Amino acid sequence: MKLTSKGRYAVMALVDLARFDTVNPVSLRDISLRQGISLDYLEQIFSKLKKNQIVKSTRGTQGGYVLSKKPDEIKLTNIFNAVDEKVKTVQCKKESKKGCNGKATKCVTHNLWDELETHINSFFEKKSLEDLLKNNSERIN
Amino acid sequence: MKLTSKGRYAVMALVDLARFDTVNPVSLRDISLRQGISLDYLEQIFSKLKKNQIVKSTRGTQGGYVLSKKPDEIKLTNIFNAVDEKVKTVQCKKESKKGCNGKATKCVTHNLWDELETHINSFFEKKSLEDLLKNNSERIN
DNA sequence: ACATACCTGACTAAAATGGTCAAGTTTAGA
DNA sequence: TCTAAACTTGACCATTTTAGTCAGGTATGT
Repeated sequence: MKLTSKGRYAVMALVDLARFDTVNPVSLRDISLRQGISLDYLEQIFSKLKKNQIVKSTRGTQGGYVLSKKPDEIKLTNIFNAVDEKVKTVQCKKESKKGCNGKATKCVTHNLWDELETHINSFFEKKSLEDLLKNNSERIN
Repeated sequence: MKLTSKGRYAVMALVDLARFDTVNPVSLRDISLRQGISLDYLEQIFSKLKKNQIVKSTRGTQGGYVLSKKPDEIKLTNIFNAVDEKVKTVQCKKESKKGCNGKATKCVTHNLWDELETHINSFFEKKSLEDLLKNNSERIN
């Protein structure tokens, strides 16, 4: 299972973006400075966020990024999927048409991971950017 | 967050163990053959399971491992903790007594990860080995 | 005594992570 | 029109983690 800082950075950056300015584009340089995330790394992340229609970009001077939906329409699942943070548990080695590990049946843990995945995903599907904004409205960074 | 095959192997091996013989010790060699897990790797895993009082060992010929508790008393949390599969989300860099990333306040995602961690742990705390045994009673491996 | 099975620790190849670096293209504004 | 700010793309890389292997033990039932 993966759930690393790329996903965390993505969330941090989007919260920053949403809070800082809802109308004018916000530059990655500003986000980089405020959140302490490498600019180059942010660019990779936002490239993916853009492909997944989570943000829109404006080029040129005074350019930057804006959310492409309202914060309550952006679920955390969307964000994690966008940056390839697949909430996927370890897979059994799939051997052709057989079960796990080349055996005839599914391995004993197969259903377990499926269940867990569903469980975690449901958590992320309920949470939106909006929720995080409310939760942190008193903070500066 | 970590949740990799070491934890999965531990669960597979324990289910195998529990189902195969509840009285006599089961050798790692047998588990290794039945589950297709490297013997050397199993030994590492069982060493940790033993330290955490999840299994008991008997040495010598006809030796092996037995569960040290009843299957319904062994929760998945116990297993994952034992093999160092800490269900821990990515941490913010902790700077001395300050907040995350050297700032004065907690970062916006801080609470989120805490919440997620609790959510996942509660899933694993509810699930016991017994549950897995029941779920897979019709299977062979 | 000897085979079986547990026990321990060092080691390692491959993959993932968390970035950096370089070389653009686009566009607002002077 | 020129230029700097800002987005865009893709290659590259050091470090860490993962998923083991290998080599040597030690203990014990028969």
